[in-house]
Amino acid sequence: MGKDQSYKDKKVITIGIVRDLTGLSERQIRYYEERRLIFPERSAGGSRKFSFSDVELLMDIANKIEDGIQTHDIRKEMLREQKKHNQEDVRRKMIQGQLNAQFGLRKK
Amino acid sequence: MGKDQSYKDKKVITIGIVRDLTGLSERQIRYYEERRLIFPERSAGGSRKFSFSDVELLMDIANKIEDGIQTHDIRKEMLREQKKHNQEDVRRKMIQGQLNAQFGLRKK
DNA sequence: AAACCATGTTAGATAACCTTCCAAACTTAT
DNA sequence: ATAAGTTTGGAAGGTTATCTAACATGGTTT
Repeated sequence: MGKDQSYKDKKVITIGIVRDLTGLSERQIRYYEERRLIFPERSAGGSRKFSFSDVELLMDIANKIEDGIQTHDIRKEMLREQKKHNQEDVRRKMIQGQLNAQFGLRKK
Repeated sequence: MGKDQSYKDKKVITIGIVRDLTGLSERQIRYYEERRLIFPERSAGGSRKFSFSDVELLMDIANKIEDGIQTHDIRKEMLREQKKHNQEDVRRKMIQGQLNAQFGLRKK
């Protein structure tokens, strides 16, 4: 259920690599986490682990920062985006649910 | 020209993560490199960097090892596979080249 | 028996990462 | 205009992660 997405969303990249991929400083990356723009996972020892999605997101963030937008407002934008997607998702799932009910499809 | 493949083949994963993803020991992973079954890149400081493709390959290797096949023979198999794919690739490119010549398609 | 294979383990060294703090240059709010 | 907040750099000190090289061992091949 829920397609693989395995590569893009798997948290496997350490901060040094993210630095190299994005051109941001580690300081910046940690700061954007502090401002809750990104949410890396942690290794057992405490090292941050990022996904390719995170890397892409960081590149978007870097652009917005360059345009003078503050982290606070970037976060707002992101939450708005998020909400929109969630709504679409809910709508899609509701329709699916109605179809299932209508035609008596069963899981398992 | 050559599709993205960006995620699957990009060398961004350190050995500890590969250990966790594959269940192999670091010793084993390094040994398989020594036997030229995998080819991680290196960071400036000398740390190995693997791709998701490498991770998949390692899982295949693990299975073969479990079946009692030796690294030497695994390598042979892999070279055979490689050669086959190269041939297919060459054939495909030749045909493409002939088509281009026939119909005078131009790059750029 | 000698050689090779595959893996574990240890030791010592270096690279990579972590948090916390201070500083500085800006920007926004009061 | 002063105060408060934002963003980033850098340093210090500490911990985790990785590296190579070497030795050990049990299993397999020659």
